[in-house]
Amino acid sequence: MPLLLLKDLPRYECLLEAAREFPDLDPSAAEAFLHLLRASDEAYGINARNMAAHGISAGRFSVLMLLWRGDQVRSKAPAGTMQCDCGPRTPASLADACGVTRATMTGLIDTLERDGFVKREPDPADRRMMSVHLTPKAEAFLRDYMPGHFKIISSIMSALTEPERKTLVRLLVKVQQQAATLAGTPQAVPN
Amino acid sequence: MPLLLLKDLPRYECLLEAAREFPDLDPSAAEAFLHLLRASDEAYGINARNMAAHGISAGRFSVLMLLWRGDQVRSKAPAGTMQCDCGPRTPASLADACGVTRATMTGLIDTLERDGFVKREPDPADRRMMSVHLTPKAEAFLRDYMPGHFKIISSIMSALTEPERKTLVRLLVKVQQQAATLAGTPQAVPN
DNA sequence: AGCTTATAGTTAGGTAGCTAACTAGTATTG
DNA sequence: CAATACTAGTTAGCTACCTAACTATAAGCT
Repeated sequence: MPLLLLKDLPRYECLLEAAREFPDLDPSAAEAFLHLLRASDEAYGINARNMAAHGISAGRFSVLMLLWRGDQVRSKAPAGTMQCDCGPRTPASLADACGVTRATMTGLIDTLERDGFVKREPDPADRRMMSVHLTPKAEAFLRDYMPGHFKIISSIMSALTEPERKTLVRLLVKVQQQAATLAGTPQAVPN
Repeated sequence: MPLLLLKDLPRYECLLEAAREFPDLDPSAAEAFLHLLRASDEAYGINARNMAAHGISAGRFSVLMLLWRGDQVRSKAPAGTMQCDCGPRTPASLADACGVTRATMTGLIDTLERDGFVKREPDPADRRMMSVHLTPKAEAFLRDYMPGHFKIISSIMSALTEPERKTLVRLLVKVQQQAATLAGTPQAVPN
């Protein structure tokens, strides 16, 4: 939960007033921006508290999901068709998929390994590399955890009807793409 | 920038497929949720990088804004009408307004004071209390920083038309209120 | 008054991010 | 084939958040 946010957002009239002093302030843009961050923060917080109650964090959850997805793809693939890459396994590729640095991933894997969720194994081919694997404990945890996780997300989004969700996604994609462009990292079009 | 997010969001078909395994997974809810966090994260990131380039963080910015707003209210108030509270001044009230703990606020004020943006002064009436004040350096900084800040926000939100912004805000308010209800802290209706 | 309770601020110790720098191993190349 | 450059992972040190515990002060209650 990254609180850059004031607990009470400024009211729209205050934005209008402030815009008199700062011509660069676009009240409707600022309003939308603040509400975006506020809503996201609130939704994120619900989830983060649930994760914390189960002893994991967002970063740890991401790693577990990536490894799990890879395992599932692997177990479903027909025998003999395994030369595809089945999701990230090394710290560097996990870091890349999670959007964190390798250093951060080292820390995440450290605590995940300490808590018995993953195991590091050296790569026989390249002695610089490690391979990270889920333990049975982690698989059991995920199988137990995910239903509640999905219930929470559904419950947050129950505020919106199906068409409202589509509209929201459409608007959010626009904002995200514009932001990605500004960040100088034009992402592939999502969905 | 709180990266709980995978860099590539799962495509909608993957959500549909996963929903077969997990009946609690509502694909459109998950899609909206992920896009909300992703868009917010991207927008937040633009801003955070700009702040970092100016040597401040989101938390520090919040504190500066709160103190500044208080100062402005104070300087505009007609003489003799100053018994109102003019915004938070003590670490505890700043912490409350920012939505962080007092301990966190101590840390923020520590570094702000170290960098010459604020000064702590003991309260003469209650010797437990401190009063935090902006320095002229901070005021100069804010006057210089804010126009660029507003420009960035406008530029992110330039992806949306005026009516789209209103729609986005309306949907986000619904989500935020629902989340706040789930968090057990039903907030006052914003705006 | 004197004990208890509450409050303001800080401190200590934890997690999760970051950057920068280091080690060890692999690749490239003159 | 030796010097160089790159890569994988880790380490160290930073910020910002958290909770829990501590100190000092103030307030409330017999």
